[in-house]
Amino acid sequence: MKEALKILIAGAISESAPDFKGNILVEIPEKKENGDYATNVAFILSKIVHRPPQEIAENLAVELVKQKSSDFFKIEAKNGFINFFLSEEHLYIELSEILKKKKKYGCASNPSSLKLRRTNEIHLDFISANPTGPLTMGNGRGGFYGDALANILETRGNKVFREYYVNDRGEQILTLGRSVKLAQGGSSISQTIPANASSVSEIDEENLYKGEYINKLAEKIGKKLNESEAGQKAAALILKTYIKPALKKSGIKFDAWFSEKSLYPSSPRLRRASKYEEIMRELMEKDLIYEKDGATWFKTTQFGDSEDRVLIKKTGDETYFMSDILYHFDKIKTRKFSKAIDIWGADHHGYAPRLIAALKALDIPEDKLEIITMQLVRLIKNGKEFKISKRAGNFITLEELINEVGLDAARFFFLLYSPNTHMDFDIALAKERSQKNPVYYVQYAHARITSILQKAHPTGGHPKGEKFKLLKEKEELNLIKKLAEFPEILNDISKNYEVHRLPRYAMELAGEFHNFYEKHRVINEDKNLTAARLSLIAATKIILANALGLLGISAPDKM
RNA sequence: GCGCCUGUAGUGAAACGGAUAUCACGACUGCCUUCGAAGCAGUUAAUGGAGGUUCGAAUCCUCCCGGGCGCACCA
Repeated sequence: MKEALKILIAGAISESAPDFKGNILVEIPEKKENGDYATNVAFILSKIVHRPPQEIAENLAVELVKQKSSDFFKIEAKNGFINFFLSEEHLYIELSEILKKKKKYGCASNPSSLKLRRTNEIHLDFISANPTGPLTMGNGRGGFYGDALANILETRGNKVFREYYVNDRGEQILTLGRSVKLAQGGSSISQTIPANASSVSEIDEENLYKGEYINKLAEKIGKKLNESEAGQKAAALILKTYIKPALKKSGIKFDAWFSEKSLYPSSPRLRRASKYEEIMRELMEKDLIYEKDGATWFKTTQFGDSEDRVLIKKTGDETYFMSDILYHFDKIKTRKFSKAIDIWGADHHGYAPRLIAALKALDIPEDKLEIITMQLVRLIKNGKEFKISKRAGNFITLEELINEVGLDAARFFFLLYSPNTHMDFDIALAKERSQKNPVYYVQYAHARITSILQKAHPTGGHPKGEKFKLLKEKEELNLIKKLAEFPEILNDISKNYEVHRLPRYAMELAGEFHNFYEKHRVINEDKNLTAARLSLIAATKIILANALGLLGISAPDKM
């Protein structure tokens, strides 16, 4: 509706101010007396045509009324705004659409041809936590967000490829191996440090991974392996026995697991064929690479980064930055995704400029990569901050979180807040309050509807050919309006990634339903009215279940 | 020091530059002989501070005060 309205307004404007090119803003006013939709174009136009906003609004309103759209019963100019009031006719059409399309309501039609699908394929990289320990509840926040965002993007006709990037090489895998060796005892730490260890911190026990899981891994891993081998083995085990099961339990789905190691083929022949050489050659040709202190540097400052970055360390090993260039090149150029969306923890945000710089250097258009940063979840215990650190073994795992508060409550809780929100999380408080989690409010509405539908028609189904015109009450119309907002919410989220608007919408919808329920009986003496109201709540049930489903939350029939 | 994020009722949070700042929890009043009271109706209470831009600022700009994160040849 919003989009249709924008076109309608644009048409009316072109009459009076043909050179207007600005964006037309259509919003849903907070106060119902200001209409179902409103636009502020008159304020914008007033600057161009130098007339008072209210006068322009009045003229436009007259123009709009002339269009005789059956969707509105009233279009008025008020305080410079133009307010639109939806007609009941329009609402009844929406209602029957919901009942007809069911789960498909609000979904953009899927491009049917393969070619089209391909151009709409989005790559989503999320969680991608290092395989050096179990997933934490902080990883869960990003995980739930990514999962729900993918679901929502898919309703707009995009195909979303969900990938977990596994950092299975590099320094932290060595550290992991070292941690395991230490836990195994036998060889002392001093024997396992590399001969060329240059700084004290490299052998500092503080930097090793701790926690019970290290001891468990130590038992499973052969003592004969060296640090590097033990690290590799441990990472693989962590992925298999901690990360994947936790994701399964969380209902977070992935299409693929991308190994960082695979970016560096071991055989020289494969390596020659890989993009590694191609990219290095390109950068060299562009004179963007130089040697300093025995390392190979990338002139990222030429593309807006604050300093140049190392690609190959003096040890000859590639940095994580090198891997990330290869990985993003692979996603965008080799696999040709139309867009890559990365969801990062805020602790990595400082890394973004160099990656953006690198892609720019490789002539990859800026809009191909979008980085969403999730602010961190601070852990509070007994009123004090509890520093989360995998290395120190201080963390609450995703599995623990789900066991304590339940999956539905955990998902709803995290999804309710914008990625920019810094969250403090007290597990004791969360457990105590989980009973009050608004997710139950939404689920309760769903269960209540199911119960009524069952009572009316124990065998299932309900009569066709409802007389929607009988739905005249304010609460009934408000409920339909809220239902009709659903596609717009999905549309907005697919553009601005504000996933938190969906759980909030679900709460509002449940609220409109409860409101209606309190004032009007669904099952009553009037057979036709009963049928119409049953249809109304059946439609509500569809949207509630759909919204919850996109969030990865169950819609129970009983609770 | 520099960069990113952030400061809204007692608490946790919403609000694409729009109209009387919204929701939940808490506290206080009411509402179950009729479809599920995990509900409904009502009361309470808020934009860190000072300037500026704008017809209009929680939102944009400047400064000040607070909080989180980052500033590696770790990821």
